[in-house]
Amino acid sequence: MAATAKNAKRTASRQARRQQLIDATIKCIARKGMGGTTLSDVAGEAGLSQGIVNLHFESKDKLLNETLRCLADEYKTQFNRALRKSGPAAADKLHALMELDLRPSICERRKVAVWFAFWGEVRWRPAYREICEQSDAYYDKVVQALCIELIADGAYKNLTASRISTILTSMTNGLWLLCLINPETFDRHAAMNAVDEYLYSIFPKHFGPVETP
Amino acid sequence: MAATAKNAKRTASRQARRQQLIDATIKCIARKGMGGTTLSDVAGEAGLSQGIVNLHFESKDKLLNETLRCLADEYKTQFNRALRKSGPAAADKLHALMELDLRPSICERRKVAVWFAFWGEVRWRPAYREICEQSDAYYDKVVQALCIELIADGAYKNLTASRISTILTSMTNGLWLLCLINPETFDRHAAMNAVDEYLYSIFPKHFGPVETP
DNA sequence: TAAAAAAATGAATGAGTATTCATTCATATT
DNA sequence: AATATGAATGAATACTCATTCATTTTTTTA
Repeated sequence: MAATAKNAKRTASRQARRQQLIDATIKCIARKGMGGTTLSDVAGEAGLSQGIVNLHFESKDKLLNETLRCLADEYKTQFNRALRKSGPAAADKLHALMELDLRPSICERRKVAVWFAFWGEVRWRPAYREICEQSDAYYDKVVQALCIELIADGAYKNLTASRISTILTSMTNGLWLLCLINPETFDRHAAMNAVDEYLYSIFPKHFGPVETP
Repeated sequence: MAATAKNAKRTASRQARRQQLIDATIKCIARKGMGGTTLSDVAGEAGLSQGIVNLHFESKDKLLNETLRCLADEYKTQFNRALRKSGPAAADKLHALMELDLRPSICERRKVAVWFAFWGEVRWRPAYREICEQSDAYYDKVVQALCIELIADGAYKNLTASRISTILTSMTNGLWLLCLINPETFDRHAAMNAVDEYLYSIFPKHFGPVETP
C-alpha cells in the first residue's frame, strides 16, 4: 500500500538512518565544500528535519568522522575487489591497483574534491589523521609485497620495494590533485599512460612499452 | 614631485600593512586550520584591531585569495633560485628542483598543512584554482624542458618528457600528503632516496644509483 | 602650527549555525 | 482499542563571526 511504503520510510532502522545521513553529507560536501556544509544542509539533503544529525550522531564532528571512515571503507572495498578480480600475477595486481585509482568512479573531480576537503583539515583533526594513516598502512603493505615479488621474479637491480611503493602511492595522490586543479586539461588516459610508462621503465620484464604520443 | 613622493609613500605603507596581515593569516591557518581561522585571530596575530582586515582587504575572501597568491609567489621565488643556484646541466637542475620540494623549509608539516588547507577548498573557489593552475603550468613547462634535454642527451628510448614531468610533480605533491598524514614515520631522506632511485631508473646515464637500505 | 586627510580602532550589528528539547507521531505490544 | 516506545520534528537557544561605522589617533599638507 502507498501509505505503508511512505510510513516505512518515516521510521528507519538506526543503521539505515545513519548511512542515509552520511550519504547526504558526502553529497553536501561535494556540492558546497567542507566550509559550506551545514547540518541544515545535510538534514535537508536527506529530506529530514533540523535536529536529526545531533539525534543520530551527537555532534557535527562525529558525523564528519564517520563520513570519512565510510569513504575510507568504500575505497578499501574497491581496492580489495580490484585485487581479487585481477589476474593472479603480481604484475596484473599492481596494474589493477593503479588502474583503479584512475578509474572514473574514483578519479572524478567531484569525488576527489571530497577527499581533499578532508585532507585539508587533517592537520587539525587527529581523528581524520588516524583514519587515513591506518588505510595508508594497509595499501602500502600490499603494494610493497607485490613489488618484492616483482623484483625477485625479474632479478631487478637497484630497486627497493618500499621506495617504489612510496612513489606509486604518492603519484596517484598527486594525480588526483592535478585532476582537481586542471579539470580542463587533465586526461585520465594520459595519466594512465604516464603510470604505465613508469612501470615499464622500472619493471621492463613485466610490463610492456606504452605508445609514444 | 611632491605628489609622486606622497603616493609612493602611501602605497608603500599600505603594501607593508597588507603583507603583515597576509603573514598573520598564514600563521593563523598553520595554527588553527582554515575552518578555525577568524578575522579576529588574524588581526590579533598582527597586533592590530578588529576591523583592520576589512579596511585593507575589503573581505575575508579577498584576504585569502591574496594569501594564496603570496604563498604561490614565495614558492616560485624559491623554485627560480634553486634553478639559478644549481649546476648548469639539466640533470643538476632537475635534481635541485626535486631536492627543493623535500627541503625542510618547504616540506615541513606546518607549511604543507597550509597548502592542503587551500587545496581542500579549491573545488569551490575558482580564484584558488586559477592561482594554482597558473603556477603549475609554469613548473610543468620548466620540468618538461629539462626532461626533453635529458632524453635527447641520453638518447633514452620509451620515455616521454610530458609524462615524466607529470609523474615528478605528482610525486612531490603526494609525498607532501604522506608528510601530513604520517608525521611520525615520514622521513625526508627516505623520500629523497625514493625520488633519486626513480631518477636513476629512468635516466641511468645522468643519475647514479642510490644505496640500498 | 593649524587644518585636512588618512589610517586605525573597537564597539555594535546582524546574519548564520550547532545544539537542545518539549512535543508530535508512527509503530509495536498488550 | 489502549498504551508504550522511541524516532522525528522544528522552534527556541546560545553563540560565533564577518562586516560596518562613528570615533580617535596619526600623518600630511598648507
